[in-house]
Amino acid sequence: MLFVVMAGLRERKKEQTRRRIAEVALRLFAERGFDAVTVNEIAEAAGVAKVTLFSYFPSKDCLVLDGVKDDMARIVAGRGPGVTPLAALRAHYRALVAADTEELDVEALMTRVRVISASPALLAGVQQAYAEEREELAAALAAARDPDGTAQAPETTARAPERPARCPDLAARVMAAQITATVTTLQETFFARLAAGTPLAEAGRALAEDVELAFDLLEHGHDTERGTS
Amino acid sequence: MLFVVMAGLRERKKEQTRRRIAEVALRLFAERGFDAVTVNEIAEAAGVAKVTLFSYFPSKDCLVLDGVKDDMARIVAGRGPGVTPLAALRAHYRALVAADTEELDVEALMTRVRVISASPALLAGVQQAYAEEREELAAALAAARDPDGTAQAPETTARAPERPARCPDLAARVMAAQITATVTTLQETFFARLAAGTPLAEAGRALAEDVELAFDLLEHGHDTERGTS
DNA sequence: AACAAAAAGCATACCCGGTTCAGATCCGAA
DNA sequence: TTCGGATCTGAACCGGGTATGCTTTTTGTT
Repeated sequence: MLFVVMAGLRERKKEQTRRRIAEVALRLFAERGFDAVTVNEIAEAAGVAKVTLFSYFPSKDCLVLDGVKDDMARIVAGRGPGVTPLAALRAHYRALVAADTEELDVEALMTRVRVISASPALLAGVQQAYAEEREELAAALAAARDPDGTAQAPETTARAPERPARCPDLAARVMAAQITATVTTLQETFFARLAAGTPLAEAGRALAEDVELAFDLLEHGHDTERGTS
Repeated sequence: MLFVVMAGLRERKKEQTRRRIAEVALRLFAERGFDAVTVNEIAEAAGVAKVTLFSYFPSKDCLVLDGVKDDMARIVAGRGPGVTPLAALRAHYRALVAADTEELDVEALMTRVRVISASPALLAGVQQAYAEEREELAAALAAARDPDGTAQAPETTARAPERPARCPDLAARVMAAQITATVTTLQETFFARLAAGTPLAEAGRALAEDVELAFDLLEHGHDTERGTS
């Protein structure tokens, strides 16, 4: 009963098998397209049974869309004192854009981007991931403006029938929706540029500009924007 | 070759069959849940073959999610001169909220809302519809600030290498994303209230408030919002 | 070293949404 | 009445995903 970190031969093999499945799948998808490859083929090519594959990945989508969600909720929850959620997010994405891209496996990333953007099913899956992230962010924002859940103390405000249970904080949900919509649009634009052949460095530079533009829109609103004519 | 509206016995039967299928499906879903009803059952209960059902509705989802998308792009495209897209949308939703709800089949609507909000699959479908609408709105917004495609006239601004080929108009896409995110959040909140048992009139009143709050956030940004502490 | 429990993998059969295909049926016009 | 095209239909099929019951491997213990 030792509390060693225990690389455990078992868990190492699991990790390794998982990686092998994902790599094989990505290669096949890149060759022939997501919809033209069956999970049976993937399982066979990875030397594993179909049921085993599904024990590693809950669905075919997840073979590709495994780590697409970045965790905005955590960034909001873990921000410093006195800094607004929006400022924390802006700082985070600024830093992310400025980070060195040397350590990334750019080739694999681009392959993933190409595979995803070529498949309606996967694009739908991405939208789904975005929606999930939006809900998490909404919860984090609600918690941010309500430090310790006053939600379970309705007696103190029971005498306020004019504001009947402001549901789960509409303002927080709208903010979350606008923020995730903005960030995901930035991501999509960035990946679209990459998929279209723009070199990474240039796409990164463009992204840096876009981050500022997008967060300015979030902070200051659209009232300075011209419609037309 | 008459251009009469042509009630045509045939087309009438088609319409009628379509309605019957949708009604039967909704009833079964309401009774036992979306996932617990198979399309075979629906087809049998509606007195029709499975393949016929799929000739009317392209997927099981569509039996419920048929007219969920309202057409923001059309509202933007058809707005009066001198009015911004955002103002047009705000006016539209104000009017929609203020409209009399007498003519609606409230009972059927509520059933639909309950069925949808009880099924993850259908909720995902709703997200998908939102995503589609967002893309349409993005195109409409881009067209709005670029009345007749100036895309093929870069000569006038050719001396501005600092802004290289602003891709497919990022600002329009961010605006579209923020606007659809806002409106869909309003819809979700409204339906959540209804599903939770709030009477229609009261939910309508709350929605009217929410519309103003949400569009204010869109117009003026989040910079006046407090984070916490 | 031997062993039993737990964990992982496997083959198979099954369910369900969705499609394909070759007819059967029905409507509407000539 | 008859013909052509649209519509409907049963039945087989495909692919993603699950349930079941069994073998193999890892691991901690005696």
